[in-house]
Amino acid sequence: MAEKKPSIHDIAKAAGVGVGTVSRVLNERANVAEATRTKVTAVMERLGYRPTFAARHIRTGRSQLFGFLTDQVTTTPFAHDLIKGAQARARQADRMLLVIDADGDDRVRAQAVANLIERGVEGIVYAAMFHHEVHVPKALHEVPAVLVDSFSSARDFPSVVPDEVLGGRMATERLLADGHRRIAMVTNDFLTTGYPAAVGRLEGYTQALADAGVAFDEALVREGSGNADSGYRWTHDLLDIDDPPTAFFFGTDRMAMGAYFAFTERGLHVPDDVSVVGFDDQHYIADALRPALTTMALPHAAMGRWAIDHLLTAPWGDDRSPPQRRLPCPIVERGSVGPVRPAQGATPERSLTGRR
Amino acid sequence: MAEKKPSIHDIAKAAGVGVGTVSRVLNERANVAEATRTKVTAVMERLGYRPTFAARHIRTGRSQLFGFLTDQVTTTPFAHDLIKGAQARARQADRMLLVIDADGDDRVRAQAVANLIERGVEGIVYAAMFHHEVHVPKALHEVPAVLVDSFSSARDFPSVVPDEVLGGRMATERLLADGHRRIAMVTNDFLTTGYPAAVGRLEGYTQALADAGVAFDEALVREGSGNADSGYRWTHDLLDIDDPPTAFFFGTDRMAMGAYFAFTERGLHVPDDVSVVGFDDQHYIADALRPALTTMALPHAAMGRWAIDHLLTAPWGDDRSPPQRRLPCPIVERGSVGPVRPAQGATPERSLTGRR
DNA sequence: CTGAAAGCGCTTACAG
DNA sequence: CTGAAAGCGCTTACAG
Repeated sequence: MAEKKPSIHDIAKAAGVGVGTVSRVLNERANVAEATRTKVTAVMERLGYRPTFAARHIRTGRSQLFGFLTDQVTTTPFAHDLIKGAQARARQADRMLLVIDADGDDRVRAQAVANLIERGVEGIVYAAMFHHEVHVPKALHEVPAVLVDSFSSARDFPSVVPDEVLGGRMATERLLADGHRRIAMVTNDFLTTGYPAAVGRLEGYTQALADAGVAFDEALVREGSGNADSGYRWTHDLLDIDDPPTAFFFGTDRMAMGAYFAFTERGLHVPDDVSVVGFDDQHYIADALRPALTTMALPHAAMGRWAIDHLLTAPWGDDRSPPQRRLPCPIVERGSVGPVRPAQGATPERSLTGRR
Repeated sequence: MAEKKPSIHDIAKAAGVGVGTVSRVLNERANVAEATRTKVTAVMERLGYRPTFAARHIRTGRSQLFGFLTDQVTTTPFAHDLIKGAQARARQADRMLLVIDADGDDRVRAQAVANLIERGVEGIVYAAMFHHEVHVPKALHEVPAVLVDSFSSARDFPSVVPDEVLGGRMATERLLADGHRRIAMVTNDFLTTGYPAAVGRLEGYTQALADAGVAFDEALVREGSGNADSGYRWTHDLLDIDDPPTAFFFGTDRMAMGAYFAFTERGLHVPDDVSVVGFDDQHYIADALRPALTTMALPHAAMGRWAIDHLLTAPWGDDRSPPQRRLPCPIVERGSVGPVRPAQGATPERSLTGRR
């Protein structure tokens, strides 16, 4: 640890120039003689000079800092992808991220926003951990802000969310493409929650069916709760109906995981006997399943990137209708979807015996 | 967005006092008359005053900022717990975290450290995403730094890691406590990697057995790769040996998950027929399994907290042996461990029939 | 208890 | 192309 960080003055003195000149080479301005630049650069190197951003900030009024605020109670495996995406984009623009985890009540969140503003952030990304409507602290209006994986009822903030409907549609189309017509859908949450992920994915499923000319059959639809247990139970239930599904679309990978256990119990093999598409791309689950699960990826990194990207264009003036952006959920092909079999249902002769 | 942020001068003028006085009330110094304090506070409130940290930083030399550097190639579900723990502790001390994700080569990491220093951070936590030895950028020596979930070969940085040996021991003891004597262990990685998580957990297993007076039987030990497939295969393999295990200790939850599939195929029920303890507490997996998995939690939040806590005590002077701290991995009891059964092996009459 | 002044490390017109 | 000076928003002795 150096005795004392050299300042621009130390460099100026050592190089025999004025501080303004040092500042100019620091900022790579054109109007500096090549010889001077070389000399100053050499001195900076020799003295181990590093600029102090705080001074720059105070002088120019620009902190080159963005705030990243997370409001969540539970840990999700997605949080870090969001931060990674945002951080990567920020770095490209020489910005850095002040990250603050404000789980807790409104007071905590308001305080967090205030802290961020005191730190001089030039924008705040307010990130939810699942797609839902949020009530943001008032102070968020004092600085450019964008909502991620969330939106405000007044739509008074730019917002970026996954395109749930498109995701549901693509998942279903993937199954249709392989000839499936009896496709079950288990929503990732109760529809009464109104959550876009639950309502939207089902809507996409319905649209895809309609486009393909396949009649919607409510006997194939179940309201799940998102967890593995729910997937397990509904799978057994759906397998017991007349003309059972040959394919399943689950609103979460966790439910698909529960389904795999049900299939295993019944000796049904994926994808030979039954095809499955999940949602979320929780790769620790999707990759761990046998066969690995084909699923729809949530665009976390992309949302993080978009948020910073949009912040970079601030200030936006008094635009009364901030963009409400939906990003597609790309399909991640693994091994759980195959062509529909002419003969349907369980195949007893292959089940329960021996190992895979 | 306000026209222009009021400064300490605006407050001083509006309150009819000097800027020094405003500064004093801002910093809650004792030597301010109550009346003055009230007056100034009122004006600050009225004008919506917010201090500018950058100015404070430049004047006092203290940024109240820590850097949080992550080096990782792959996403892990743990990253965010680390950040959360660190951030929570930082907030208690009125510090904030500059988070930067420096996956990539050494140059990227060195640049990241330099950027953090330019921002004036008073310390850096360098966090790996799994327990291993790291080679840190030289510049890290310029500022107080602590290594998380990692260590340097020279042990020249404070370091905090999970106590793998103790974790392995506790997991095994949990199984011993329920009467199990034939306990299989599948390591979470190949021992040739030398990774503490692989070597240490096995060591803990060995110790626990020795303490309990149970002879170590190498027929019960397998080198796994950590993923579900590995757990699935070794489970079938171990179940086929003479005098098969009644309990399994897996070095990862993912392997335990693979094992559950093997058990299901064989009609073995957890924990009635076989007991299981995992490692990592990946709760999206551990909670999703039926029954939910008893496992050892990695102390991510605690490591993050410890790191900031230690940074708060810097500078440390020229201490030649920085602390190398090991934190315990608490057991998370769910439902996968039960008493050993007198009669061992599969119970055909209960297997493969009906649903759970 | 309080005001005026200096100064932290920069950047930015302003002259030359 | 370059130097001297002012000033960003604070804090901190120094006088009183």
